[in-house]
Amino acid sequence: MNLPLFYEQLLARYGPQGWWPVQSASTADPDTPGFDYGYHPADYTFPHNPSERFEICAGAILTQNTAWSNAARAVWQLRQAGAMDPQILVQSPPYQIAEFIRPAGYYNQKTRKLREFADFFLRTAGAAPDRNDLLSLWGIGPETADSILLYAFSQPEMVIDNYTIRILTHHRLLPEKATYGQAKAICTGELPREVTVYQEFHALIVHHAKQHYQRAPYADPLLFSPA
DNA sequence: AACCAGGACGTGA
DNA sequence: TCACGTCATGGT
Repeated sequence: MNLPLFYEQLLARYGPQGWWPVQSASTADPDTPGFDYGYHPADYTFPHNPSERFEICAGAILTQNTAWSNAARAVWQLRQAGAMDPQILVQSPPYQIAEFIRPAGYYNQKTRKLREFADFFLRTAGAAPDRNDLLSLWGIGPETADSILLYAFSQPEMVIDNYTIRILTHHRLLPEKATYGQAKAICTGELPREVTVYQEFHALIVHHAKQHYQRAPYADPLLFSPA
């Protein structure tokens, strides 16, 4: 088993994942059964405009260590309030933002993160940000920075999360206790340097992890499948 | 009813 | 560096 083959197996098994979800067309409340989160499988044209781009960035912050179902509620409430907008966010009182994003958890920290990122977004207007500039912001770590670059700005940055380390280590495609940088170097070194591949890879990893890596011992059907 | 979720930061060793 | 504690809601 190698990384490209593992990627092909995931893609064959689950199909395109349509990340990053964008709610732009959605009007229903997230509590509605069958709510459309805004995944767009096999459509790699996102984001279509600055509004969608900012929503992706905000979502990357809101989903930190948080289930997407909860982050999506926060996204929706911000949109409903007309506050999914960098200009509004920097002008609004923090307690107001905190109330909108409450369901995403860590709402005090995430309020500060959103407002500081919004300020940065306004200053850099449109251009793809430098990775180190993102990392210098309070609340933007390696994964959030790479998520923003890959999904909001279509830059070829691999996103590594806890699932990626967990799964690839289990498959012995990473050394024990690999760091973020080590994992990223290995993945970028072995997979085709294409934005669509990077986007699908991370999304597929998350989907696969949700099915088979919630709790050890892990029973991964792809681990013993015939090559 | 613990445990986890599409992390990041602050602190002390 | 590294190992912990903290931040917080909602689903299982």
